[in-house]
Amino acid sequence: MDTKQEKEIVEFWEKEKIYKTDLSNKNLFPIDTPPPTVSGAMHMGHAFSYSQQDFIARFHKMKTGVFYPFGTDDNGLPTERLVEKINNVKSKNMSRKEFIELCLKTLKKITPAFVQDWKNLGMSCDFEMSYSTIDKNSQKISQKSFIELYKGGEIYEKKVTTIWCPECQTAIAQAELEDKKLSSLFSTLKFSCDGKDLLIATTRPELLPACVAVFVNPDDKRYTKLIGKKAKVPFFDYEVPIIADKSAEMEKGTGVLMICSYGDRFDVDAINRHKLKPNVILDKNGRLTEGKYKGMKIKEARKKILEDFKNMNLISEQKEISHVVNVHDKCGTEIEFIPTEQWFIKIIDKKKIFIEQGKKIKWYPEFMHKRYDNWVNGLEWDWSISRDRHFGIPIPVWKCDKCNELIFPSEKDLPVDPLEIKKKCPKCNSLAVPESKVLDTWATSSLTPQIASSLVNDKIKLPFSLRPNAHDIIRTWAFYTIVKSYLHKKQIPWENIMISGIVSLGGEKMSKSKGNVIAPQNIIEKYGADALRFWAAGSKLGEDLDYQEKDLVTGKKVINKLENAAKFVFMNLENYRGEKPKKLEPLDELFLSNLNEVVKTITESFETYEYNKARAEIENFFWKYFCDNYLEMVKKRVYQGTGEKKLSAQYTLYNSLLTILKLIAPIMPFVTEKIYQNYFKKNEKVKSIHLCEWPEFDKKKKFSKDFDILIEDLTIVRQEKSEKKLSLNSPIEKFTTPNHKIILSYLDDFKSASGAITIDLGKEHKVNFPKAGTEKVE
RNA sequence: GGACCUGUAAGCUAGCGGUACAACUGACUCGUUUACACCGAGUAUUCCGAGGUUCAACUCCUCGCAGGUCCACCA
Repeated sequence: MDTKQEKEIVEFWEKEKIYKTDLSNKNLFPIDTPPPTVSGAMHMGHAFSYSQQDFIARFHKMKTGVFYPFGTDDNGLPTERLVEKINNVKSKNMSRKEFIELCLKTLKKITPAFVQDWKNLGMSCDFEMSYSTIDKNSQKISQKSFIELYKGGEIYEKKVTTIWCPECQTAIAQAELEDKKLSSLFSTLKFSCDGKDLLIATTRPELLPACVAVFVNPDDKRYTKLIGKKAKVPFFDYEVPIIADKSAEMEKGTGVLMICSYGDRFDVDAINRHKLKPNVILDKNGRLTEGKYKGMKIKEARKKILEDFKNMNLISEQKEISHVVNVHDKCGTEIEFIPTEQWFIKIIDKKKIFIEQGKKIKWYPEFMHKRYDNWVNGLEWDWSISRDRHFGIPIPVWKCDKCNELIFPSEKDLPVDPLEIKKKCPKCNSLAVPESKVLDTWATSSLTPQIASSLVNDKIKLPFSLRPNAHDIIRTWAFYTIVKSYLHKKQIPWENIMISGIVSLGGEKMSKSKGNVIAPQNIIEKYGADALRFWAAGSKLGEDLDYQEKDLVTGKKVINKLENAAKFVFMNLENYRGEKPKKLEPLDELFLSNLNEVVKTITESFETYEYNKARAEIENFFWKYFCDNYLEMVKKRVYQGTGEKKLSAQYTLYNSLLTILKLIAPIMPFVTEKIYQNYFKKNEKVKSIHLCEWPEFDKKKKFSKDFDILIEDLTIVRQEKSEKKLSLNSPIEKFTTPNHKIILSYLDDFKSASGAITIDLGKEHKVNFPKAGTEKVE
């Protein structure tokens, strides 16, 4: 099995439409596949988590059938940047419509190569059933969602002070924030009160002209006398009130806190709480709008003002501190707080409901549910869904300046770009102003179940059976999807959610920014996708896995063993055409009953998302039971045997190998397909192993532990031989065992594998070699 | 600071209230059979620490130590 063969199999699947959705099947298991962002290529984390979801998908495909589409997320900043780069354009210089058209065109060109990685990994999605979050259909669904929610009173527009990214020049959501450790200058400035110095420490001196108040802790004896008085802002020369507020921590800085509009989120709260009048001095580009430093960018102004203060001796102390600031996760820029008009979806009033909705979903693993609860409980703001970006799905609304009327397009006209269409106000007939903002990308990707079901004319309804979700986007993708599903349909979007862990390298998360990434494409090239998938099945769902290249060897060995076992089996099945003997030999019966138990265990494991258990179980059964012991015991019977006894072995070999292949097919789709095509297809009618039905557990079959006893005794024989440094096929004169009675039931096969001539009953195991037996036997 | 997760052989991971047959990789010692040296057999080493519950704890509880993830902290 090599990479070339894997690629041929991918082509075979595609050509034969093995993964085509069968809509006539009423029991489909619908999966809300995560759409990866088209930028760069598939990384190890993808390979890991998509493999894991594919194990489950393939299992359900064989069991009942799946609805398993594939999408790409092309609606955010990464796509915008990529398209700009590829076409060497600036979106700002184009109309939004033009740019989106260019995106669609570019994506059409680059998406196939991008998606190929997922195909090469062996994903069993129906790739003909695919969407992009920026395509016309997604735009339509997203805009429709906006209109519906607005009309239902769940969306409002408001001028509020929100998180603003001066680099991307857009409002962003709480969920898009990231922490970044920075070192800053912590300067103690000389304010004054009653002619005396009042020292205040800050890292943001450029906001001094926006200072609206000074807080001291009411319990802080140093400053109680000052409460109610005015503090004079140095250099800018104006006065602000000194207010008692518990939020001022006595130990921090000088214990005096300056409140600016707006230095951080805390300032926003403080100003609202004390009904202070803000004086905003930052514009949307992050430049100062007033005074001596007008037009300067924040950092530039900060530097300049500190220089000036130094010269005027207004700084009493200065030190470097290391502190953590919020940055925009897309660009790493420190965020600001600026009052702007934005659209919001009401979520704060429904926190309890969302917790309830979360409880209705089964979380795998269970503890991930707590992360969801944690996030919902910690929410402080409504979901800001508008972005002041050029690229994205337009907010479908026009506003009449005169009568404040909002005008929405009718559903049949969707998708629309308001900037491209002139609308008149139905009340006053004056020209309405088109909304220029676009929707947050999550406002669209939170609709993936609806987008997916639209691909089949809504024949697949919510809730879906499964959402595979990365752990770090529980707070965004999972949460927002639950929100939208509730707001639109008052229901949960899916019954189950499975959450994968992360891939680490030497204990650290593999990530581009840390530079410790390993390309899965190279691993597939070297070891094959099956080996990579086998590796990904090696840890529990939700657990992190430390990557080591040598672990790929394990999977590679299993692939090899499977191929060799198949080769051996079919070497002895030359004239076998699937016939069943009248009566099975006891050993064959016994082995099949053991296999039946394995079918049960593995089925249950996949049903509960414990693919790792399934992997361990099937690997162990195949290797230890089938290869090392069953094959060893029946070898001579198929080589030299005749008639019914031989036929019984052939029947058992054929059927147990086929069952084993099916059980391992969800994890290793390539090698199982190859073996199936090479050996089984001519007898079985089904054209791919992945279209075969999942093996059924037969309740009537009696399970017996005898096989374990046979293994136990064989092991003792082997141990003895090993200790005596004899070859494993050397004969034994007499084997004494307490399991005498059981062995007798399978006598010939046991003798064949052990080399024993007679079997005796005895309290303890004993192996008697022929007289010359201490020597090596010719 | 809060929430959650993790701590098992040299390494990566399972597992379970009743001796870890621990599995796999690696090491070492043997063997090699009409599928397989990407093979077979064997050997060695072990449940982070301290308490508690229990007849019995690697497993449950508490505390501690260490690592991780997400959130908060941003004067």
